[in-house]
Amino acid sequence: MAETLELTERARILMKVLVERYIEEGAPVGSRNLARASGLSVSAATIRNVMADLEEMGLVCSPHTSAGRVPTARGFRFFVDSLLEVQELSEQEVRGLNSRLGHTEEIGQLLERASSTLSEATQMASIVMIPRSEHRSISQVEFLPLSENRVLVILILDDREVQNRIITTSRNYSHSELEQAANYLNSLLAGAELPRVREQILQEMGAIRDQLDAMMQAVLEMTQRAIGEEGEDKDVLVSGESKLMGAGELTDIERLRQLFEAFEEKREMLQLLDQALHGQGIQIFIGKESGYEVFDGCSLITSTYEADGDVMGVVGVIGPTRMPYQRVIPIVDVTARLLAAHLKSRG
Amino acid sequence: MAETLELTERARILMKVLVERYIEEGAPVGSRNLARASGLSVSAATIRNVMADLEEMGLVCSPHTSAGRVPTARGFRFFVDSLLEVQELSEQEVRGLNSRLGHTEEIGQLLERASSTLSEATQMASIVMIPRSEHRSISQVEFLPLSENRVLVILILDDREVQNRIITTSRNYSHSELEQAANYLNSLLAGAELPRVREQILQEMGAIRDQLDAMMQAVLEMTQRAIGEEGEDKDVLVSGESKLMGAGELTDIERLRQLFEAFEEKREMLQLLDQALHGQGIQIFIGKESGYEVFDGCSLITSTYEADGDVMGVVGVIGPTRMPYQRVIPIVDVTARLLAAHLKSRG
DNA sequence: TCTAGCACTCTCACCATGAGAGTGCAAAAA
DNA sequence: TTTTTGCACTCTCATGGTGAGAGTGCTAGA
Repeated sequence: MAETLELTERARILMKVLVERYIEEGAPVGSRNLARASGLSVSAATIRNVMADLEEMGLVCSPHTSAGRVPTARGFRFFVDSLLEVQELSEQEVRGLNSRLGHTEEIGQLLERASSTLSEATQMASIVMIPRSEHRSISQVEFLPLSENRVLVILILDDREVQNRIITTSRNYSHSELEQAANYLNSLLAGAELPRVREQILQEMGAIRDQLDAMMQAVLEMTQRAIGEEGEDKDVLVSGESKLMGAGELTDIERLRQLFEAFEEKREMLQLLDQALHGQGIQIFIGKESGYEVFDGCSLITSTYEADGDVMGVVGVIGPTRMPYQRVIPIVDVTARLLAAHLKSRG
Repeated sequence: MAETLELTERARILMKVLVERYIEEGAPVGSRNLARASGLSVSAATIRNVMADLEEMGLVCSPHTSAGRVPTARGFRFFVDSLLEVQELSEQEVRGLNSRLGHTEEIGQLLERASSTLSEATQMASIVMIPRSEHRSISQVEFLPLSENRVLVILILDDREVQNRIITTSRNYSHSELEQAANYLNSLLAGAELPRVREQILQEMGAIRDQLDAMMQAVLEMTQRAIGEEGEDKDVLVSGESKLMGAGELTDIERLRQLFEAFEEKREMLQLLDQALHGQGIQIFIGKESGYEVFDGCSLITSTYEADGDVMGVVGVIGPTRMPYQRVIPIVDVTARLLAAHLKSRG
């Protein structure tokens, strides 16, 4: 992916300055301008020659004959891969981010904070993918009887996250019956990860069928249902969408509408974040590189975050391709690390 | 509020046709056009006279000297109050809405469905205010010990909705201690509504302080915390926002951005919905009537929904002021009723 | 009270025009 | 060979004029 292009040092410098200027100004930058800004003591004509080369390589283009040059998607890609110098955050900035994350027991709330922190700090939209169920382990199961054959199933995951679901059963179970069932399940499942739990429950259902224990059978079934029905649509948080409107080149209302639809649908987002999840660390998607038309004109900067050595999820921001990468990248990076630290310190 | 204006029958008809046409076409409608569309056998010149009257009353205005007339906010208000004839939904349509609501035990999910149903059916943004905590009663409290001085507090409200919160305590409590505490609390609180619960807990804390029962003290405190910390920001759902982009007159990107910010903030939304909540039944806010600048150019149609005779919350849609009221109003109305029916059938 | 006629106004699309910015190329300079 | 200078050329954008179209207000007449 990271292509190495043969470029003279001068061309590299010019390319770098050009992209930086374009990011700042948002307008095509011409040779005269570039000559002054680059600090090279060469004339505009020389620059024009270099620009012609860069154009041939597909790194820049001009919107029309007599405008300056604008980086192409490929140009941006080359820029972030080979030219970009990120600004490290000051300690104060890091502390600022950290304090916005705050302290909270609940993982959901923590991730929401991470999301709003990111969108505030970058002034762009942020996305947070919440930990994938596969990596979580069950630490406790409880049943509470409600009225009318309904039972509240409580799953405690990773000893910190709580999920509950109300299910309807075929008959009433007493408090003690349910307690007994819970004890049984807890001894069976303690510490196991969700995929293994599913498997184990299926096994157990087979075994118990022979013993004709209808009660246990029902309990297993309800646990299965509680685990299975997990809301898949709740896997990604988006916030600060409105900050994208009118930012950078995102000014066409119809395209914006499609982008926002994608946020609402979340399906495409999820697939994209899945790619990021497998890529480990910081990743940058520029424009349509991601494979989705709607993200044309946008860039996505993501970072995975981990807890106890395992990759748990992905955080990131999405903004116009013309975004201040050198600022945004470290913010995403640091936020992911801080998030990981928060997750760890409680585990 | 509902002002009665002295208008001739002819003026009423013309006003009605004008608004309807404007809603359809989105362009100022001229006297010639109106003469044909109204079905009245009068000339355009006569219509012009009537228009001049309507303009004087502030019901219509022309964007410039020689354009047709456009309804003002006040004109729309008059239209919906006195001229509008809503189309009843066909039975098939009602069934369609109902099936989209689906069946679900969880109230949160039901409300989400209501929200997406509304925005799908109207092709506008929908808002749903979830039941206010004040009207809910506690039916059960449970405590589960987790590791490291942390306790999971489970509140079951109205015997169907579940809230949980993890809190950290000063020492470890055993399972049986917590069970005892839960029993005590349950006998104390069963069926009481939240405000009374808060009050009662405070009383009890006073009484117990004398007995120096540190354990009970802590339990009360944690329950208090669990009830108190209730996420106020989770009180309103918005969906289908993207449908507003470019719809009707909502085409200015900066104004759209502010509108979307309001959706994200939710604070203003909440205040507005609070007004709707006290108004009972269907309510219509046109443009800035609501008192919020951001909603200029938008209309909000809301309906309260109830369960067992009590008003629980508000559902509604928000769209351009130029919206097909005769279709949208019954959709909101019916959806609110269906929602109420779902809530009741399970209570 | 309503209608017909008419002058008037305003928008919008269209075109031409000129300034400004930037290019590409060729010839001269380094 | 590389860089610079000079110059013709192109394209955008803002400006202003023009004419068609739509609609109005007003006045006089039915």
